[in-house]
Amino acid sequence: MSITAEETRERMEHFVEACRRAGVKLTHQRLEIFREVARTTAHPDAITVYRGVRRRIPTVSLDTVYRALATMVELGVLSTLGSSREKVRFDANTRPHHHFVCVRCGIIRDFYSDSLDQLATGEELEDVGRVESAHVELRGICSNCASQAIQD
Amino acid sequence: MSITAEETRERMEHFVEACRRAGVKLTHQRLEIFREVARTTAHPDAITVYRGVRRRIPTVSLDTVYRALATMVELGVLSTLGSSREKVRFDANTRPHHHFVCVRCGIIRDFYSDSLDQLATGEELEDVGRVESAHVELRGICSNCASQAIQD
DNA sequence: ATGGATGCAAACCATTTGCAGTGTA
DNA sequence: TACACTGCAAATGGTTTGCATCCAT
Repeated sequence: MSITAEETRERMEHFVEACRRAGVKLTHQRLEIFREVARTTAHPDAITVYRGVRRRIPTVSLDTVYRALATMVELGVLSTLGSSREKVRFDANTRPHHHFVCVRCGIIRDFYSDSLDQLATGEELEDVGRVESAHVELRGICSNCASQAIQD
Repeated sequence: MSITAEETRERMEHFVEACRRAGVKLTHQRLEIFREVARTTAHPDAITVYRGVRRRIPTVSLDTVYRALATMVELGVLSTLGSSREKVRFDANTRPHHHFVCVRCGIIRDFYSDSLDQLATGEELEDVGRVESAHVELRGICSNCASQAIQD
């Protein structure tokens, strides 16, 4: 669940450095909020981070945690898990397929790939567990947006 | 964006068949709600489905759309896009990696895979767009839960 | 000192639920 | 006819925002 103190320290330095470079203020709250995510591999959600930080800073507010986490994602020192944060979307395509999401226009296109369908058989995962299904989401610029790039 | 009338019809039959088999009632609303998802490749969200259906059934309510979509996902005739629908989770691991989600205990473990990291170079995608990043989420039973399977 | 950051409370938005009335099998 | 399904309205839960105050630079 937790990582080495050494690696946590590296991540903290990385964070401090990124704030300096971006001109983002290094507040007590932000330091503790980042530390709370950096010290574990548990991929905590906002509430969990909030509860952890509150042990050290009893007056933090949940919205500060939200704002700080968003800032850190922008800085590139944190990432969000799972697919793009949005409402649920539905799909009536029952053939095995995967999704390409255009980061510019948001369109989601199905594509088919035998090699991706075979993911469940990967050997890297022997010690992790038995894979039942694979969800692959590739992000990039769709060909349509790419051909309109001149207009930007 | 839209698919052939023929394929839409096939999907509708598939749906009707699945309802019969499961003893789920075939209401006017459910038919139109399914049709709305089945007729397109646009992966609509609940509100979009609702607005589409309302053109044909002006009295449908949004919660009926939600309930019907959930039923269809259970029936296996629809799937939801993206990763497991949950709150946002944060990750301070900046090395390229992927996620294994245990469907039993919910734990999310990082794993590393060169072959998955290379996904961006796939040729299947030439006509779709240029891939910038790959997000892979594998679901299954983690080794820890698997070894406790006796207790169930 | 000063503009960005915080805390509070209230707003928002997607989704869910209780309940009484309705329609399918 | 009976029981699942629908529609309405209100609740829920995660996340966001307006604003006055505060603090890192």
